[in-house]
Amino acid sequence: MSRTADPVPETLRADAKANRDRILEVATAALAADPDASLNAIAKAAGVGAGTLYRHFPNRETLVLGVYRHEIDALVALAPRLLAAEASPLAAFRLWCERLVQMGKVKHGIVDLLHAARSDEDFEATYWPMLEAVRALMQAAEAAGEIAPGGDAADVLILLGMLWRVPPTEEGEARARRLLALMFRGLGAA
Amino acid sequence: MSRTADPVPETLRADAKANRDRILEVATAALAADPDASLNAIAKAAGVGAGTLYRHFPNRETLVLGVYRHEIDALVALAPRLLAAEASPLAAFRLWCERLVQMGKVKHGIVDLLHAARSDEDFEATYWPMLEAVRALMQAAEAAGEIAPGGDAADVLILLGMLWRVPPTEEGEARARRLLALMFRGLGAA
DNA sequence: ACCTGAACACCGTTCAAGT
DNA sequence: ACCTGAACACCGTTCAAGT
Repeated sequence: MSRTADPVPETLRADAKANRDRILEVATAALAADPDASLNAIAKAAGVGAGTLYRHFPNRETLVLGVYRHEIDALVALAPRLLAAEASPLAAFRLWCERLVQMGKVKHGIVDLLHAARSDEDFEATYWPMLEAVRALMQAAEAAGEIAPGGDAADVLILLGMLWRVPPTEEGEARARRLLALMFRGLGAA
Repeated sequence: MSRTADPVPETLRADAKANRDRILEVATAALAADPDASLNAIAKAAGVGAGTLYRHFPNRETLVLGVYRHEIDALVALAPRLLAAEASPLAAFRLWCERLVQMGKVKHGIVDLLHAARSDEDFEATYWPMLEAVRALMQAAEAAGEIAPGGDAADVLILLGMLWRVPPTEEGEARARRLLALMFRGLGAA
């Protein structure tokens, strides 16, 4: 039951779809440059009225979700592929975590999504698949006796979300590596 | 060399000091109720002009720092006392971390201070002593052979800061305990 | 010295009026 | 149906004018 609720309406009027796409395009660039970019500024840069932006994305979180949707989906899809391709489940697990951390290093926006347990609906819609991906990786590694049993996938996701906070400097990279290693040792990995 | 730079001017005109104290008092309550409370609102509640607040605390961070100064100082002072009183350095280290997490559970404001490596001056002034406290605890535990050598104090501080993000619900408490246990296992504790 | 509070440019959000 | 953009209440921050 991998319920990936799709917040994008099936049918959209042509102009509406064009607006939506342009907003996302502009927002991607704007949020990458400044995670706190104002919604009004994004609307203006996209050449639409403020109301139009709010029609498509009722709040900031929804917009951020829209922007990173593709990347998140790709990450979720990567988990089973790594499990199939890598030599061991633990190797797959490690690789997946590194990918996630790298991704977050560039895009600062998703961090907050991983942090709090918001009960928002379309938050759940992206959080769920991520959680399932981690769960699959952990269960495989656990079954192979490579990590200790009883680990919690949500805990891991919180730890990974935190790694996105480290700055993309050389020192930050080293810190991320150390913390990732600490996490795996904490999970009982060899 | 425990340089605890004191941002509070030595001598202050009586009315200025009274204002400063009342701002801090009001801010403590306001920020506890809502971590995003507006500075204008705090100034008004304290019965001072907006400019007065900005004179004493030029930005939000400085105000937050001022509010939690006492608690942070107490925490820093607690480390050597625990090391002296507890049966083992590791026990002291664990207790100190639990105290810090509990403290953060109530006051959401300090979280961000622990997260990024800002080069702000009065940020350093509070960050440094905290780092030293953790370092002392870790070195003692390391010398006693209770944790693996080579652990990084800043890493630990980041992990602890993250624990403040978990909600103060029953589920959150359980998660904080699990993550703390994971951290100590990751550090090589028995 | 220190304080006040109006003023500035901006924010998120809404909603009548248009097509 | 969808869009526009003026309007609202608010934000952080500044600064002339007061004591």
